[in-house]
Amino acid sequence: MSNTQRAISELRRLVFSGELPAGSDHLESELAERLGMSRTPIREAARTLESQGLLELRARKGVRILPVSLEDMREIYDVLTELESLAAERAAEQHYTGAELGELASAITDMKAALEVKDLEAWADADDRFHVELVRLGGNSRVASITAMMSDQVRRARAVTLFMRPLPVQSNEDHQGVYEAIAKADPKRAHDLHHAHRQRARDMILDLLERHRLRQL
Amino acid sequence: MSNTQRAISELRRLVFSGELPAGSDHLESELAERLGMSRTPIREAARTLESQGLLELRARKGVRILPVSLEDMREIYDVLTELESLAAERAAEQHYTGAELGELASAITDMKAALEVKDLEAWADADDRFHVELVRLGGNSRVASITAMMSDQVRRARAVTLFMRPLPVQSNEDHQGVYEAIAKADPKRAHDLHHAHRQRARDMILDLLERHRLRQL
DNA sequence: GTGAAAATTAATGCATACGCAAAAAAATGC
DNA sequence: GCATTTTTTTGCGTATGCATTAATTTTCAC
Repeated sequence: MSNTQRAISELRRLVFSGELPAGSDHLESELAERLGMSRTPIREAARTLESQGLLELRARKGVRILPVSLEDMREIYDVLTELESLAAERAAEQHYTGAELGELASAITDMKAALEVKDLEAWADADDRFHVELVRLGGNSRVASITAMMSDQVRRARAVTLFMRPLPVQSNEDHQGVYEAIAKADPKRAHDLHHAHRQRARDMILDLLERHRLRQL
Repeated sequence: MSNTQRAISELRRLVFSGELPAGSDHLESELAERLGMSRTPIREAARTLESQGLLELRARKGVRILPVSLEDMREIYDVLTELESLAAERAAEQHYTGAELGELASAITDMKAALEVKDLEAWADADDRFHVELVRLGGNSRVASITAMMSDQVRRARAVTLFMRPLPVQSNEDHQGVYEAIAKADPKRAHDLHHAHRQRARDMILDLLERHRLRQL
């Protein structure tokens, strides 16, 4: 694995874990030393992550970890809503067999189990798996990579809202409905159910952040 | 302007003009010499363009200009359909004044004029302006940059299909309808009209390419 | 003491050099 | 003549150094 690759995944990890907090600036040379390599692979990695919307390269100021504003969240959830709903619709058009929907079903099972023991981290992980698998089943690689990018951008926010929100009971019912619509090969229903699901989640989270005056993450 | 910036716009131009044809490979050192700079800014530019889906960096093979397959076109038009329809919907929610919709109206006027004198290049330019302005009015910067990226990826294909397709009379009517729905602040109608418009264009182009056995561009 | 101008510092942008791994070419054995 | 091994070549990945330029500090005039 190349140093540039390592720099990409390492920097991602540092951003997601909060070791490089939103809004902070870091010199290329600092990061290079921190990751034990020269500036070159750091610069290449930074350019990649910049185009993925995680950070920004500013001349003489180093790389800035991009904060996510309320407005950003609105934009991102809107994109996620549309593209994932498209994926659900397309998935339902494929007439997948039960076996092919196994991963989706297992993600739902895990969410239910996590919810019963109130393990929110485990629930969030399974929720992630559900959404990743859904867009995979949708069969559009561009939808998959765009939604992955958008999810990355709000990953920090989720860590905050996860413990502020009510137990995601409604979410679980939504997922079940989307799954059944896909299994029954009902594209319109799959689309509309997922659309409503994402819209609800969006409104709930934006409302939550607004009420807690968290305008930046 | 930095050499990296120049490399980005120059490489884009070379790709769009066909001077670097789809599927061709080019050594970093060749491109560096061609653009009169060292490999470093070429590599940085290539990484940026890679994340925009225009080319691919392959070890020891240089950069490969990515061809666009029929399947790619399907994916791209699907994404464009959903995100632009969202933009139309959101634009209609803003209650824009006539003045604020001026650029959109002017794009439509230009398309009509171009159509009457059968100037397809001028029509395509105005059509571009319409779609760019539409997503701008939608107010979601991520939708704007994603649709711009997707449009870039099919730009080569459009040059081919433009002169194969029937005169875009239907398209012009569609645009008019979307414009009116936005002016009348009817989000659902704006969404549905634009969705149908894009879907029609998609089916027409895919059909055209398939009948002409153009499976790669 | 204040403001402008000059000097200094510092970090990027880029050119360049080199090692290494992979591909191509050549040599060798059968 | 073909396959296999060895040699050579080639091009990328990365480190390094320097020039450029923006930011900062210092100096100096008023």
